[in-house]
Amino acid sequence: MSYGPVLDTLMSMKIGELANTAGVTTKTIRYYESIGVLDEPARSESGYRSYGPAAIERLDFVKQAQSSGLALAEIRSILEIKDQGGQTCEHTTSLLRWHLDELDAKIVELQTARVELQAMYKRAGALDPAECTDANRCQIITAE
Amino acid sequence: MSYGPVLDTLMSMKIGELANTAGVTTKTIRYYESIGVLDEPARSESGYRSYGPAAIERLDFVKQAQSSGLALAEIRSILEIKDQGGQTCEHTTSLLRWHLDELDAKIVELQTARVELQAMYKRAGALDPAECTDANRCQIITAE
DNA sequence: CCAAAGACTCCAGCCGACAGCAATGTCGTA
DNA sequence: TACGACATTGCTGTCGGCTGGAGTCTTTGG
Repeated sequence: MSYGPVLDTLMSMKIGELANTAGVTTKTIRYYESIGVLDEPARSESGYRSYGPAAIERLDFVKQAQSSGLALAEIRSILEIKDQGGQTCEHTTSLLRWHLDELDAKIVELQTARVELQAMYKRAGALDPAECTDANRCQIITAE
Repeated sequence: MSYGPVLDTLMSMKIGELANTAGVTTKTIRYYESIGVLDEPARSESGYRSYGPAAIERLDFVKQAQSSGLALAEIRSILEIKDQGGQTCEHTTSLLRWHLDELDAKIVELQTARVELQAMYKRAGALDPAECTDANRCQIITAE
């Protein structure tokens, strides 16, 4: 992972450069660090965070996992296993299985809601506005 | 809507009874009132909220609309039109149309995430744990 | 007649993933 | 050497839909 002292220095980035490269904000990076998704980086003499190329990969990983619907806490728990050199992927797979089930449940939920909503919408198109009188029940939403 | 003074008194409820009947908490009722989803009810001499049967229907309506995925702010805007005796359902239909589109977008998003996640999961089953070495990339999530 | 239950108001906190702002320090360039 | 751009920490605010608690008053039952 190391490229030697010279290259390490050459390739080290401050937080802004990392942010630009990875396509996030510096706020995000500090936030990730605060919740343990990113490790605390080395610091320059003046206290600036100093990142190597690995940080870009790590952020890419986080973004990809996030876009797959994983929460930051879940991502962190995966990375913790990795960082401890965990030999098995059991944790990750069970996490994925669990999340897959969660996702399926949510999709079903939304599809059910969609059916409801679609029914409302169709009723709305067929309704006579003059019948829209009850202050507490909306004919569109509440079927007769 | 009125049942006469006697029945009105007989059928009036305090907040706890309404909450039990409608299957929500008193906290929720006060919250709904605070954000304008429920009107401010009449008060007893001692300042207790006093509800008629219409409040139950209103809460049922809110629950049903909610279960269809409408946010409280949207529900409120529908009810506002109703309360003002709005003659058209245009607002409601456009709201529904908009929400339907939102819902569709979300479903697509989740399904896309599901495909990603499913791919990860399959990779996880096929992987040799011994290859799980890179501290920053998880082979399960990041395809080679 | 007194205690418990329930009602009142108002303020705080929670979850998630940041964004915004303040006050201060440091670096690169002209 | 001065200026602006960037860095630091720390605190608050956002959205949605509530929930919890403190402190006080009213109603109800034994």
